[in-house]
Amino acid sequence: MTADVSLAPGDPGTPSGEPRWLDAEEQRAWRAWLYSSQLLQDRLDRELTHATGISHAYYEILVALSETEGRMMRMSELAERCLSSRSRLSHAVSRLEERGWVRRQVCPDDGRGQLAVLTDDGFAALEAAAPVHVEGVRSHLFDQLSPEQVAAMRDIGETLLRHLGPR
Amino acid sequence: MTADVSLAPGDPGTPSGEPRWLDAEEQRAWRAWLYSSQLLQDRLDRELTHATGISHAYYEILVALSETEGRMMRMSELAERCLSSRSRLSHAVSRLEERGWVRRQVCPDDGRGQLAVLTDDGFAALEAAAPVHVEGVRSHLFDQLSPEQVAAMRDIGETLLRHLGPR
DNA sequence: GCGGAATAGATGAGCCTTCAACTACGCTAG
DNA sequence: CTAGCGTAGTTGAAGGCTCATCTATTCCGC
Repeated sequence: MTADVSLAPGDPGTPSGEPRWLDAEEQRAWRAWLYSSQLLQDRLDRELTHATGISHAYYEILVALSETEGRMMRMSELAERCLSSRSRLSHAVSRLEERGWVRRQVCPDDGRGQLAVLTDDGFAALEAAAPVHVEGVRSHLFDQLSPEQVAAMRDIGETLLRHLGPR
Repeated sequence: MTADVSLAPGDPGTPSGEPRWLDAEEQRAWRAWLYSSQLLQDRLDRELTHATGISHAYYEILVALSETEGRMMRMSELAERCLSSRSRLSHAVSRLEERGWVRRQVCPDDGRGQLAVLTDDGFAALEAAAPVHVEGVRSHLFDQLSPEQVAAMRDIGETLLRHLGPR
């Protein structure tokens, strides 16, 4: 049912040298990883959005702000922390501002900079959403895996992060 | 640096019963998995798009079609195979049609149905893109992991798929 | 202190996704 | 045959993301 996929061994020698095609085992591993991560993220985002009106992307922004001293953070730092482009974050913060959950404030140390500040309403929204989110992660991820699988998941994730890097 | 994250232990007892918060280890595992899958998918999509003009989403559609008899598939089946909503697929196929890579054809067995058919131009585009995609998957995923990690990744992915299921 | 390069962030157009209709066809019971 | 329901697919509006561009500020060397 998980049907083999992608990467039909097309014409030999297209870019530079023979492509290193995936064998059947590799394709299964790649597909399983890709499908499971997409489905899990979709599911968590959907459940969170429907239950609380907060998408996972917004949730991450609120969480990041809530964890800092003073519940505020420079825009660029926040973007990096949320794996977001600056433009995307700027748009997102504007929308959160409209909801009254975040406000912008000029950065005292650097006239170019802006601080995104979590408001009390924003914090309250986060507090309401957190239990929904954690229950999703638990039921769809941790409840499904053995402790060994969780350890392996973390190991694999951290290995990949060293390559893909924080940058 | 991977800083602990999300799920600030907010107010006790918000929805029904005390939320099953994540401990520090679980948060690290969750973060590593989330970040690595997001970064990897972003990276692959970006590289493929820039090198070939084909996003990963479009690529998946072309691959799915290329693997069938007659290079054609019912819209709904294709949507399911690509983890896409019907609406999303319908829009995407319209755009692929504009590029001349896919065409629609009424399904002979069912007057309601449509078949998406991969054109020769579409197949050629896929052939050109495949080596780029496979090289990305290899260099950013398989080259980074040991055989044991690959086996574990597949095992974890398949376990999660059984839960998230093709439903 | 002044000119140029670099950095921080905002903005708008265009594409993509989602959601809620909406159309069209098929299936079944009377 | 036909009414009503379910299924297949499309459509358009609204929101979100990307990319290129633009403004404002700081940093650096002289």
